[in-house]
Amino acid sequence: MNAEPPINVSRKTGTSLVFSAIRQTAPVPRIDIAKATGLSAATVTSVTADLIAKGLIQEVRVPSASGTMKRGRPRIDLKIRGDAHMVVGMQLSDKLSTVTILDFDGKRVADYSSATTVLVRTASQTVDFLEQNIIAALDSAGLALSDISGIGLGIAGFVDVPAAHVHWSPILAERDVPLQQMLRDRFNIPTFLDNDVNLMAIAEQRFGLGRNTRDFIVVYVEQGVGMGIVIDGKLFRGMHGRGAELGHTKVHLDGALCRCGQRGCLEAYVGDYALLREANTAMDLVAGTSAEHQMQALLEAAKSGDSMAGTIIRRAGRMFAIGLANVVNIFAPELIILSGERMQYDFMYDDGIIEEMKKSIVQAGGASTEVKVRKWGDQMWAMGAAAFAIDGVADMALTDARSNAA
Amino acid sequence: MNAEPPINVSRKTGTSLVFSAIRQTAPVPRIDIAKATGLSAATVTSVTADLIAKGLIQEVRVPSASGTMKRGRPRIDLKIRGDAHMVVGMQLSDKLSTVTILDFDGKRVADYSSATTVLVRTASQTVDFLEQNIIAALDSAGLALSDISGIGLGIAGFVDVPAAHVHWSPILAERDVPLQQMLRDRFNIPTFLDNDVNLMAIAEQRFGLGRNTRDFIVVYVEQGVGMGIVIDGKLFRGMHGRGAELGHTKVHLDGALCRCGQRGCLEAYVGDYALLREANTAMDLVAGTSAEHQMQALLEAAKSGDSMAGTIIRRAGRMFAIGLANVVNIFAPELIILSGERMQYDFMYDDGIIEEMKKSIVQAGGASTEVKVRKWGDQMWAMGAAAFAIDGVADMALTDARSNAA
DNA sequence: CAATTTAATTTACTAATCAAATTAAATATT
DNA sequence: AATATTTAATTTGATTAGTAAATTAAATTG
Repeated sequence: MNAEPPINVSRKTGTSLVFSAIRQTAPVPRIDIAKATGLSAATVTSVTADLIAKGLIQEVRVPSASGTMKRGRPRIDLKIRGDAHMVVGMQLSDKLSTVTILDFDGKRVADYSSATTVLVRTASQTVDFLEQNIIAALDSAGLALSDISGIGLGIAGFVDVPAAHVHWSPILAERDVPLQQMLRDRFNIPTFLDNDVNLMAIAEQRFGLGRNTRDFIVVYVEQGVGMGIVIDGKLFRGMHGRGAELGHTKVHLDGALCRCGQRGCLEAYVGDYALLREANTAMDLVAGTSAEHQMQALLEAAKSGDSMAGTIIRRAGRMFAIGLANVVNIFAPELIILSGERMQYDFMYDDGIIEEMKKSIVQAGGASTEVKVRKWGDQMWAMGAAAFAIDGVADMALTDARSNAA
Repeated sequence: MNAEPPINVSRKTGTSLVFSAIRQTAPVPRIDIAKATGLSAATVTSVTADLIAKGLIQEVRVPSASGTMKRGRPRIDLKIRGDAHMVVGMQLSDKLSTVTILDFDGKRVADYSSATTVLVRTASQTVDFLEQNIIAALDSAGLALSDISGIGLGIAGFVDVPAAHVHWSPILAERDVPLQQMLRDRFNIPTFLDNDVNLMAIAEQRFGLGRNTRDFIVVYVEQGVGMGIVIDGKLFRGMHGRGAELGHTKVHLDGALCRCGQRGCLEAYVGDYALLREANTAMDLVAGTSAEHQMQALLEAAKSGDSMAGTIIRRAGRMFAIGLANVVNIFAPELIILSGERMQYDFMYDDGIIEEMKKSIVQAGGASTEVKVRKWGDQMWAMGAAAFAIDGVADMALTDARSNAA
């Protein structure tokens, strides 16, 4: 009952409204910004003048296509000024480290990725490894660390974003690692850390299939099943970043054993290891090769009509449909984005599965949840991390802009 | 790409920040409002003076208990002025119609409830029936319709709140009924309509176990299994009010048949009809009596040690634990509130079930979701509807207050 | 080349908000 | 009892964000 710690200042200033309107809909003329934000044209003029002066946005010197007005003064589109800042986005898994460098407008400046075979690193080894990769990425583009305004990092596991540390990650030796601060200390650059699937959702929101959608969910299937939840345009993470564990929701009482030790988890039916476990029981895959190779063999076998492989894949598909239906029944989002390496195999996430899912959701007529598939591109991981960094840098730039109103 | 319809003006004015701070934490002195909202003390003084002049809040003439300062000028608490407005809250089910009248500060002024045996009514019959009940409630308190500033109504089914109509309800003969507008037309009083479990969540948020909790979920079990989701202090409804269908999430592939026609739905294991279906297969309940009586007989039998009844209840409990665990795995809310008539029977939602649930959630250490039980009180339904009406009336009062700044 | 149309800007004003100084109302100290 | 101290609330004087209305800009139409 005393000393309330958190301050509840959600008062939006016109400047940030305008800036985020431009980020969402650029290129966009001033008049449309006024309509979208509810601000007057006069305010938009003065705020945009300010943002231009600060170098954060710029006019597009090509007649605006929007509105297709025949007469009258032409609209001048505005967009984020890419040159304003550059950010690094990174994702680290037990197989791959990907780094991407984006400008403030989200344009790709450089990419770098390196394979790794190390499964687990200590926090400080991780920082070292990330540093090597950042340096390599910068070098490849002829850039220096001083050119970078922010670093975003996505990592698998439980990340407590407000507390800015990693509770637990499969690729970290320790628990409760203040990784964000460690990176800030190393590079002396603002750093932003989140769970990798959350950042995937941000990538879809900013650059991908989730543009212009306020409520959507990204479901990512590979070794496990992850989920990123965007509600009201904002990422929902749950308490201490422990929500969105779709892979461990139960779809069968006392069902298949999951690597988490529990039974009936969705990922115990659809995760890579679950499929391989079945395949290795009843089929003769190329034993001894890597899990990825075996997965590929299984999927190819199913594709070419092998009936045992078909059975395995089909049951996984049905279970996946149930998991998706549960998501739809709970969230009724406008959109679900399916993502993960396996999405390359059309036949696995095809209309059959969508149909099966539709049979498992509450029927209420009217508009229904749309399902889109992200055919895989590894770079989305790092793109999400970079987008997150852009968000953070933008916030800082706007706050600064307000505090030192020259 | 033209004529964006929705305007995105979420700019919060100081007045509404202060007002909602008072609603959340009243009684509260000005200095704490300043801290909570981030506004300066000067602004709080002028804004509260305005609200007092408009009759929406008042000073509490008892020395504030908060802070327990030994010296200095004493704090003067502020609270919502109950006399400012009165609202009606109603819930309608196939058994009961409950009406409650609250003042602006949430104080109970009158209650009325009437049993009904009519399962389905047309929209206009429904409006007539509601009118009778409102009039009866008003009469019992010596009030007139003209004393009422808002009406809230909760109804089972799919309610599209932005579109202000009922897509489908088990107690309405038609589909897509603009019930809110029909009530407004009848009474000429601002009316607010939502799904009943959503309003239950609002009741818990305003008056109950969810005060001071930004993210929590209400799970309601009776005939079916309903859910109300509060995220970031706001009700989450899903697209067209079709989310939160916990009862029809699947917990077993090809499982028990649900009355929705699908298999493996949670409510096909824990809903009243699911339990009775089993009980009537293997036990000798007092046949021919009402479902409620049979349920009570079943629960009493289990309580007094009947082993068959125990088996039935125990399996339902395990399934319920899985359903709850799925909610925790997806949302990781601070709090889950269990609600419904059955909660009277402690033994049914006891530590055993909570334990079972904890065994089914992802273990990540640290603070975990708290589970609280709402021992039943029918009036919560109507309280939620009334709270929703208070929200609506408050919004209107603040908007008016701003537009006619005398 | 006027008349028209739409976008953007300028101007003059209003309302919201704040920092700093002041006043109010209590307790503590002497 | 008088004075100092402490904390809350208010007043004062300024700044800033925002607006409506008038004006200017840049195009098309006839």
